[in-house]
Amino acid sequence: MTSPSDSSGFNVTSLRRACRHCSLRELCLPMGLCTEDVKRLEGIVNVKGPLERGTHLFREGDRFRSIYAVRDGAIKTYSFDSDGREHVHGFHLPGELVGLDAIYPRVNRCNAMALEKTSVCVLPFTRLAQLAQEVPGLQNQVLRLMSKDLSQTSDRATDHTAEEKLAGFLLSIAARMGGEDTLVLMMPRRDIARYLRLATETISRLFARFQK
Amino acid sequence: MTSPSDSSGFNVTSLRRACRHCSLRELCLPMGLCTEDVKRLEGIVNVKGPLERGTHLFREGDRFRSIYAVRDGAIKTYSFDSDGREHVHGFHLPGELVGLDAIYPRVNRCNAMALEKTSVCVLPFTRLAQLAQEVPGLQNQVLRLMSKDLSQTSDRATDHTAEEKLAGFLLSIAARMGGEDTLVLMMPRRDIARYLRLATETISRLFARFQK
DNA sequence: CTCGATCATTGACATGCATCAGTTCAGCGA
DNA sequence: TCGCTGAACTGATGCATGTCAATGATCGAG
Repeated sequence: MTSPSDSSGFNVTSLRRACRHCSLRELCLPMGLCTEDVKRLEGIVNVKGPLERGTHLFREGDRFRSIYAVRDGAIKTYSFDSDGREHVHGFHLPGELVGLDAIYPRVNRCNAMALEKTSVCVLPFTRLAQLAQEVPGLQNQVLRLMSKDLSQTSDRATDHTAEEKLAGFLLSIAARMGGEDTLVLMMPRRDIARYLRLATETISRLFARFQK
Repeated sequence: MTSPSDSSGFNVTSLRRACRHCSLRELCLPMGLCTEDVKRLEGIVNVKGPLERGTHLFREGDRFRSIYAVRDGAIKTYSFDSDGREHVHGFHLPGELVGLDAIYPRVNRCNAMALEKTSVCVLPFTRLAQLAQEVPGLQNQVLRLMSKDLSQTSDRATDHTAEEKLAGFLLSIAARMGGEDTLVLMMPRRDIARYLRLATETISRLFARFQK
């Protein structure tokens, strides 16, 4: 597909899509890479989207091929246990990676759904691993981001009461959204509840208490 | 330090300590590596221990330098929350890595203590990352093992009742110990409770029920 | 052996949260 | 406009698990 702007020798779309002009480059994989290496990374990245709210990026059982970086919007990852109860594994905001837990089993262990209009960068894993082999800064950044996910799960575990869990969740979302003082929650109460392992009603009651 | 066996040109200790003769090589970092690459890995590994029960491998706040692979024994990682309550992050059995969560913050976020007489392989992280840069199989294995830790945390989250949590825990330990039908728990009830976020008394009552 | 310390077990009681049920409200298509 | 549907909220109730307390069991030190 070509657009009129191609004739000018300047493709706005591909420029906007380039990692080196992405506003998320300091959060995402290009962090700390030199211009040359960022260009090589761009060479293996495809942009996908926008995905409409409610559509899936991948599903449980899909063969693992790629990891994804959220550009815009939000993704929730979730699965169902043997009793058919939904569990939300996590929420992924712009700059964050999705699908790292599938590297080991080589199969996606959860579903990934857009919570709002969302676009992502697709990073084919084999090619990413090859490039990380050649670019030390990229390997380091992948290791850093995976390690960060590991630390976050243990951080979350320190909250015990429902109130602490929700407070911790809101603080985490606020910090990751970049410290704006108005916090917009893009997910329904139900998803928050299933992430924190609480009942939806409990979340509702806590919000009522927090207002005061 | 030299031993009499050095004079024979054959050092039994260093041979036993070599990755290529380690019984854990199929679980640990050398998995899938060729003999040549395993030798290079051995070049950066130091064996430490045995650590006596109750002694620490590292402590919260220590600067991150190395990750560790358990050779023999068992390690628990834990920390204290703001109320002074202990949280056990995990138990690490032979072949498993400890310290991966410290790569991102560059500081250890938990304490690591031997639950019994334990020896570990010390893997200086900078050198490991350098070697992984040159040895694709090593990079892949590091990524696989980190991804496995990520999957395990979400697996654990599917258990809701205390009974399911404990059952899941026992199955996990049994599988990781290599499927012997006699399961020896090396950690006190207290640690199991603090890992599963239950009261010690609850663990006790569940064990009583499981007997029947 | 005895003392002290730690761990495990068991009982009685308290409570935080899940569950169930009902109401309100907003969005949306017919 | 009218229902229909799903989400949020609120109240009543029950239960699983935490908390507190007491008793044994084990073990190492002296």
